[in-house]
Amino acid sequence: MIESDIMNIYQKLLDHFGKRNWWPAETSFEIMVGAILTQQTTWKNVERAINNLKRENLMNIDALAKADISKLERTIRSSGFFRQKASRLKNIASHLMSEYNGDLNVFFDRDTNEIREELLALKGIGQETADSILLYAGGKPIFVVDGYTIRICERLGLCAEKNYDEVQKWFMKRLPKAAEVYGEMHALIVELGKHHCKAEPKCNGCPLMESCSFHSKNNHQTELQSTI
DNA sequence: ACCCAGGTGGCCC
DNA sequence: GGGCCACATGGG
Repeated sequence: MIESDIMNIYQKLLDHFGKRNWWPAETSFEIMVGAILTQQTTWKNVERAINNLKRENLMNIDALAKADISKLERTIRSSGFFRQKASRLKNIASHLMSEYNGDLNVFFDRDTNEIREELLALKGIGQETADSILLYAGGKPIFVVDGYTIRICERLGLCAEKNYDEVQKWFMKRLPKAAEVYGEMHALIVELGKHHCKAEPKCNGCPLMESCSFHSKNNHQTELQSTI
């Protein structure tokens, strides 16, 4: 781990992958829905579910709050854990309807931490999902930590702590405090993770190969260099 | 036939 | 606070 300067890493990832421009969606509510659907699920499967919801005219707060649960389950089936996710989505939509009359501008126009606590109190919204919603749907400057982030921290020797809060603080202390940067960084980390930082590392072409501990520590036997 | 994905909640200690 | 398990589809 030679290059541990975070902005250096950020720039390398940006050069390699290009701007990600996350989160892809037509509305902020679609981002909230996607954040639930993508839990422990590939985006490909989520896209199918999102398209189904749009086709069934369920991609809006009011309709989702009223949706028939069986129909909702069938509609999002491809995203996995569909029974849990259906009831949680419906519950979240109902909450937004009853408390904010379905107006997300009102919902987001408050202190970030207050919104975060409220999100965390809803079933199906944990820390990562709450922060994804705050950042990408609400435009709040808060850094999203996911499984890849923790793993990358280990392999690059960045943040020593492994719990969510500490890793989040680590990044927020070092990155410019801007939603734009936080969003791009998280998206780049996910991109890096998908290609090079799975449990079983795939080294070829990793833009951060030089910095990765797998490289220096021969956790790899092959002659191939490792990666992150 | 495995293993895993842009996690979460419930339970246990 | 951490460790383990169920939750479920679809792709490699």
